[in-house]
Amino acid sequence: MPKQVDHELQRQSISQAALSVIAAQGLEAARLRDVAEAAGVTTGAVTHYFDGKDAMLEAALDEIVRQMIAEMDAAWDGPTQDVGAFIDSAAQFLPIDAEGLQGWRIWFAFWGRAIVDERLRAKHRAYYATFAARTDEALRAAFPGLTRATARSLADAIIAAIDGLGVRATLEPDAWPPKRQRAALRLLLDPMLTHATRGE
Amino acid sequence: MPKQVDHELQRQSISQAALSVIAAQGLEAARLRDVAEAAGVTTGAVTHYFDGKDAMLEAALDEIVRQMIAEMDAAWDGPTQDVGAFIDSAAQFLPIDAEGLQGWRIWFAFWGRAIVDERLRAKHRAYYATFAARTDEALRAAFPGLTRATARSLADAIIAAIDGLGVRATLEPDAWPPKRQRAALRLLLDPMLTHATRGE
Amino acid sequence: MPKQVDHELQRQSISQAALSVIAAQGLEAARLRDVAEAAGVTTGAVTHYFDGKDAMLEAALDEIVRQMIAEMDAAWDGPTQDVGAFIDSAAQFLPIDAEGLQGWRIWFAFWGRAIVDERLRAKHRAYYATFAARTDEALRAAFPGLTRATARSLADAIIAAIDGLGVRATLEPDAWPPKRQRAALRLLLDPMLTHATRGE
Amino acid sequence: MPKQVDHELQRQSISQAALSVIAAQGLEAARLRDVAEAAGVTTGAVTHYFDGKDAMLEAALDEIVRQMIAEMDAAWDGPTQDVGAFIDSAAQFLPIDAEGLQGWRIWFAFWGRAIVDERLRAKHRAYYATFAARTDEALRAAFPGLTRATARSLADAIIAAIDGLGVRATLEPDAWPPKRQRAALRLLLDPMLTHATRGE
DNA sequence: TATGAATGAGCATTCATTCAT
DNA sequence: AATGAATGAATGCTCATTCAT
Repeated sequence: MPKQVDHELQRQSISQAALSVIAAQGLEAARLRDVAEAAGVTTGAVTHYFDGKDAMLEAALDEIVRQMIAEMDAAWDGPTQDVGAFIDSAAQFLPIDAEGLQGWRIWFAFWGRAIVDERLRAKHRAYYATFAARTDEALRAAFPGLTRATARSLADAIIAAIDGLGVRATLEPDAWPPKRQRAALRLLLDPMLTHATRGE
Repeated sequence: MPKQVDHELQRQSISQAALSVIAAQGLEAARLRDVAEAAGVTTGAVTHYFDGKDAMLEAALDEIVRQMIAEMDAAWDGPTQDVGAFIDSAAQFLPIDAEGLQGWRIWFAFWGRAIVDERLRAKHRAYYATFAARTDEALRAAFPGLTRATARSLADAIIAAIDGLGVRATLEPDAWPPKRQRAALRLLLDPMLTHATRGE
Repeated sequence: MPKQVDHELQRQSISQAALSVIAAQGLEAARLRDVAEAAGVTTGAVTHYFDGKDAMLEAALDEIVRQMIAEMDAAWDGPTQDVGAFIDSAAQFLPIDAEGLQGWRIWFAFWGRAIVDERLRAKHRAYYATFAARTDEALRAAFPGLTRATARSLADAIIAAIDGLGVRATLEPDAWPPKRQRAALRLLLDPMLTHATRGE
Repeated sequence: MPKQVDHELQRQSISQAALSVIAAQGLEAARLRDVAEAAGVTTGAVTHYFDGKDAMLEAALDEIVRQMIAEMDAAWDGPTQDVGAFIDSAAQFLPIDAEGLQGWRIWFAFWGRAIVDERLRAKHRAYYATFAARTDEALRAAFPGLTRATARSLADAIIAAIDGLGVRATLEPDAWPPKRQRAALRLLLDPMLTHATRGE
């Protein structure tokens, strides 16, 4: 009988290994061999589970997004009835700890490639749509008075604020400790959300 | 006497060619040959003016930043006595036209590499310091009542807002026409700046 | 299971191919492709077994020395109780046949590089130490009355005589047929050895 | 009027520069630019005076040989009526000082190339013929009783002894100080010359 | 006479991919 | 299912050579 192997588990294991390599060496320096070695398999095994390198990288991107969305769901789970609490929840998406920073580094690496890769760009579109939808839901849950249009615009703005600060904090991690990131996020979002929810 | 050649001009010409190639194909797909061809010279000439490919790419990054700072100086040059006008000026940094979008694509490509390249990271730090200083000056010129600390924090927040929206608009250019970008920027910055300058 | 390959055997096969190429074209004209072709593999296979070109060349040097030492052991194996027989044995190291000439040509090629390559120089030192030790042993076996110091000096002198004649015969193979080489070796070594062993 | 330049002087100056570069970096690492820089001119000037790189290297070889022959003439000039004095004169050709060592390093470098370069091999043949003739003359001047045939054979043997020790001392300069070189040369040549000149 | 900018063929090297086992 | 030996196309880089000035 052939060895019983859980295909999906192996794929996920290799994807995770790819993420480690990308975070450590960057996307273009990530060689198939490095990923295979990190996963404890050979290059042949990687090409066995993925249809080439690009497919493997896409799977790695899917994996990191899966993790990001899971974190997002957990973050929006808490009580966010007021503006301050809402912003505190949003701040969890910033690169405020080692794990978060690693996620951002990987996310970053894919941006550069998405510019010239239509498949990746499509994935990014889909992921941002998910992010926006989740944020929109959270907003309307926290501030029931918001109109659909306003909530949608606010969601985009919140995502932009997080991305913009994330960029800066990822490029200059030493100069942007969690405290500074949170303060900057509050400075941006507090007036906007306060103003938007004033009428309630 | 040999042919008289302006070294700096040739370097700039090749750097500019590199920028075109990077915008078109991405950073890692930019081959020395492509750049040479785009510049109308041979690969030998490129290595004659730059100490290898990495040095050439760095020069290209320097060039794009030089252009960005020049645009920035021009943008902040106009009258920005009120919040609305100030935001309109800031909106010029967004990828609202073809040229701007190309700049963002290039800027993007370097982010991914800066993560694992200390030299590039240092350059980014320096460039963000310049951006922040310029924005800070513009803020204090437009709103003299701002304290130094407030102006500095606001500058960081403004840069983050621009970066965050720029990321989104560069990844999804079709979904983010200039109008939507400007609206999102206003939504983020207007409450913040209005609140910060209220006391004046 | 992958194809079973004897690493060491493959390395030796490629090293041997490298030696052929070096003998035919010289050291600096020996391209990786030529070696690969001579070994019946591709350049990729060569870099698979050796860590670059220099490592391959070093392995080739090791291989030729291995062969030289094996020949040396065989040469000193015969009966060498008198000066004439001893010199006849030593003469076997001269480029007196096609195989020997090829070995000298290769040995030559590495001398020129050893001058500026510390690794190669170290290898040469080690090899000459081996040659000297082997010759020293053979001397004391043939002429038991020799003191250690005398035997060591004689060994150096014998090696120098062989090297000096080898140089000449390798550069001017047509003018130095085996007979002339042997005569010159005898002219040099016979008086020295006769004088050194006279007291016995 | 054009600048007056002594062609032959410039050629010699560049050849000398080439020798310095070869001694320092080896023959194959000697680039045209290095030689030009060492001579204080540009690459264009080098190709102006020599018909390409190989021609320049040949000129450098001619130059070193010219110097070697001049030294040889000076060495054989002294009184060499007895065997000891003759060997002392011969010892001057060994790499016993910095200048001599540099000459040997260069001489070495050309050996490796001469193997596969017919032009260089022809030059070597001619040079060795000159060396042999000079040594032959010196022998017959010092020991008038020698027959022509004997003197010629002894000259070859002497040259071989010098070459063999020169090889060793050039490859292992630290282990072969002048004293050791001279002792080895005496060990080889004294019995041979004493025996050959006994009948007088 | 001399410059040095520019060429472009040639090189080692890298690495995703293939496939016999 | 998994190995890893071998491939070979692609790339950056070197450097002798050319030539307009």
